[in-house]
Amino acid sequence: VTTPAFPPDRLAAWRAYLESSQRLLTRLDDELRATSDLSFADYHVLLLLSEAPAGRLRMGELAARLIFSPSRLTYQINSMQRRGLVVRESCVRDRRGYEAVLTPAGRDALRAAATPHLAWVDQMFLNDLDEAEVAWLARIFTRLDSRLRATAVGTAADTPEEGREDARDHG
Amino acid sequence: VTTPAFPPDRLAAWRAYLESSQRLLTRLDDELRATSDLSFADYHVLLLLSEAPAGRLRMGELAARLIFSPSRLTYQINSMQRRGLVVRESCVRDRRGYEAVLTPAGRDALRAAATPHLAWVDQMFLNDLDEAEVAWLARIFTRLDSRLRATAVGTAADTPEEGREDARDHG
DNA sequence: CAAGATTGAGCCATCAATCTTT
DNA sequence: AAAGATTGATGGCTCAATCTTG
Repeated sequence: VTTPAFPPDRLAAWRAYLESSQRLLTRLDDELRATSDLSFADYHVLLLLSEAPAGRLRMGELAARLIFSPSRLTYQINSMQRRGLVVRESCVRDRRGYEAVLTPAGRDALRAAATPHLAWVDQMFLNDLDEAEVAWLARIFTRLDSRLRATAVGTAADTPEEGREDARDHG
Repeated sequence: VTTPAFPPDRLAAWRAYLESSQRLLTRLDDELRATSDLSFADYHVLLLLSEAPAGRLRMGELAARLIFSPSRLTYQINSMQRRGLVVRESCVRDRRGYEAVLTPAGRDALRAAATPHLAWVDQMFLNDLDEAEVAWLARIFTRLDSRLRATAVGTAADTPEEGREDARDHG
């Protein structure tokens, strides 16, 4: 392929990052499913809910943090509710909205999965990095994250509490 | 089960990496679809074929490089064949096998997509990194990739304590 | 009407079963 | 029998349309 002006070392770094990340994510999901009957999506939902006050989060907020589309989250929460990991409750403050709420069973499932999962991550990735590498990793990807947030489609880079979203000429 | 006392800075680095990578991959795919009518999977197939001798690769080899399951690749190639980007040909040396072959239209599509795609990657990620960061990125992820390859499913894998269960009762 | 969320149709991905060739 | 690849059923994800509340 013809990519004339691109510095080869940057391209090589990009491709190494891209390929190993895809491989890592795939294996992560396989490992989680094999040891805990949880997908990576399940795990991530449980993790975010467990860190939220009262173990509950608005659907939209949860979707934004997971980087899920609204309908994907609806599907995901339905599936988890069927399995007893979360329940969906109508929101009192704003009756348009719903909240996903962590159940005791969900908390147990997360607790059970977390230790082997983190051990796997450590063994597969983190443990192999020295202090300097960890620092560079954090530095590079923290900056990437702000860059991506700053250029989001309907952006307001800094809206910690509630909705952002801008529906332009859509409907 | 021993709980590994997890250093907070390592955990933070891991989560920054994980979240921004997911965000990046999502946006990458959106951007590609918007500017070229190619998904990231399409693009990756075209890229690998364009780099292969005679623009052709065995299905299994291609699947392994893309980190795709065999049936996912079959589906993907069917879709791309329908759109004229590749053709599937029976393999002469080993008649069990098939090869995916890049068409001229496929090569054109890749050429057209590559420049804006790489420009996007540069603007969103690479351009923001200095030389040292690029070097660390390549170093970290090249090593991760070999680590992941070395512990692939077929090879004598050392998984974290907690023997691998055979959980196949649920799809 | 705009925003939060869900629904339905259709596309994509996975698992197990199958077919062919070695 | 084992390896390469595809098929069919099923589950997961996206888009556009819809319903409800602000």
